[in-house]
Amino acid sequence: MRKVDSNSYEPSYSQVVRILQEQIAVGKLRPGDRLPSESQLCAYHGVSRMTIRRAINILVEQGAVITRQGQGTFVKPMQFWAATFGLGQLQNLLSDESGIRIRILEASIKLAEGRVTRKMAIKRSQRLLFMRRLILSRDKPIMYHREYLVYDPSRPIVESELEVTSLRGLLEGTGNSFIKRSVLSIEATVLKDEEAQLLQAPAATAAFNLEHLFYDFEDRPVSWGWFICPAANLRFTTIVGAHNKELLNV
Amino acid sequence: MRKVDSNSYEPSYSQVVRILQEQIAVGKLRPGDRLPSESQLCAYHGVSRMTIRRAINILVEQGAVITRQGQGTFVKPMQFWAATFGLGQLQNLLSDESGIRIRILEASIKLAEGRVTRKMAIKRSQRLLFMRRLILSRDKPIMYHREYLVYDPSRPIVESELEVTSLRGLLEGTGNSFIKRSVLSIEATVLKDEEAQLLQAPAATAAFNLEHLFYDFEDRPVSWGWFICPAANLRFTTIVGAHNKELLNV
DNA sequence: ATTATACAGTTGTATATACAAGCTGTCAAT
DNA sequence: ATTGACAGCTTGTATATACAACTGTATAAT
Repeated sequence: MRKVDSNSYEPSYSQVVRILQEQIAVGKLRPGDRLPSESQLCAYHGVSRMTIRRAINILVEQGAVITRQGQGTFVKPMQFWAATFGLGQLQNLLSDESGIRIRILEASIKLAEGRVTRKMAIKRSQRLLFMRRLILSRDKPIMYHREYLVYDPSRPIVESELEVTSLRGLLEGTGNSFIKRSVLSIEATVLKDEEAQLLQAPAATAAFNLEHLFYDFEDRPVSWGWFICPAANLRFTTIVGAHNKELLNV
Repeated sequence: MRKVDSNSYEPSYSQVVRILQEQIAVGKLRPGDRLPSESQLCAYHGVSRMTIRRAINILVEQGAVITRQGQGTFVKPMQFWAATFGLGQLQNLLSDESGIRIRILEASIKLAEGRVTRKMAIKRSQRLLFMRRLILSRDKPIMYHREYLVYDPSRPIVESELEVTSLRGLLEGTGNSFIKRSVLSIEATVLKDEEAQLLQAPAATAAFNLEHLFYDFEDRPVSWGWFICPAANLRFTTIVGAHNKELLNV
């Protein structure tokens, strides 16, 4: 059984994390099993208790183990519901070196009415900038984007939105400091005729609808829109349970 | 500005986390801003540096701040790509008190061939248990499930799978100790005629397809299947960026 | 037999300390 | 003007210590 090597460049706590992860992954430690107590791990690895605790805390936040005061630390069984899907897959699709281009189909001023006023909590006839964009990869359309932006001279409009290429701020993942938070929502949908035509897909194709609602630092909505992405271009995958890092690159 | 109250029942480190979170949420600390240094926070709150560090580490893992050795700790801008969607929403749909019942439509032995052999990495003509199930909520079908299970006396088959109601193991979230890991994948799809009929939905309705592949502790696939869930029944929502807890219950 | 009590072992919180590692500006030497 | 050394700041790692809170078991008193 491996021990911590204090001469390694890798910090001790990190080594402990890896060693325990490994023992779980290979099944030496099974779900429900109790880990050695902190003091036992101290003695075995020759490090202090704080170092062991640090390692165990990392495993706790990773969801690999659970601690129960007075009892010990236990290996968690695989929890189906613990699975999470990230937008990283979308990012790969977009920030690829695959020559992303954005074609603006429309940019017009509209007056708020109906759903928009409710969603964005604004007055009727508030002026809105409505945009329709097509995102192309190697000159093939892969996503269609529609968006309402508040158009109020008193509010500084998110700069990146107004660039010609636009969306760059989002796509490059630099993080936008004008937006405090955003509510995202994913639905399954079927391409409407207009969408299918723009995306050069057969009518009635399955697609994801990623809705976004951005808020500024005064908690006012500044942007509401959707990305429509045909199913063929996108798939969300994740691994849950004990696994080695290598599996993640699949 | 609030300070840590050492008489509170809430641990100091937790109080520090909340105070900093709050300052970020209300915009007192903006993306890119540098937090007070650890020693400054120590002095201000009257706690030790380790306590401050513990709090900051929690914020780091939450993605709210980022630390740069030698420079300081900075508030992270909202990162669109950091969004993650959990299966919790599915769990709500199912573990609801909404009278979930499972109707088994088919349970038959088949011989492996085609896609199944590749996906599950098994020999052709391996015996498989094929199941089709309909998940009902208040007697209304909400999901359709198809699954292949390895059927080999030498391998202990996941018990919960063979219960009459089945899927209970998954649905109740107790965690299954026979399964080490699972690969999950979400696609957008369109209901086929058979599916639409079973789910009492119009043909060509949009739906999610949640594919799962379960592995045992010897890293052998034991189950491959899909949940088909009409879009009307399911939507994945998440909040990214600085926000108060209350928002999460929407 | 039942109920308290005490004890040993566990994780949780908090502190004080020391040194390593990284960044930035200042100041002196060139 | 450029370079180099250094001081002073930051976060990162690691240890030793103390006590609190909780759990289970064994023991003693009833």
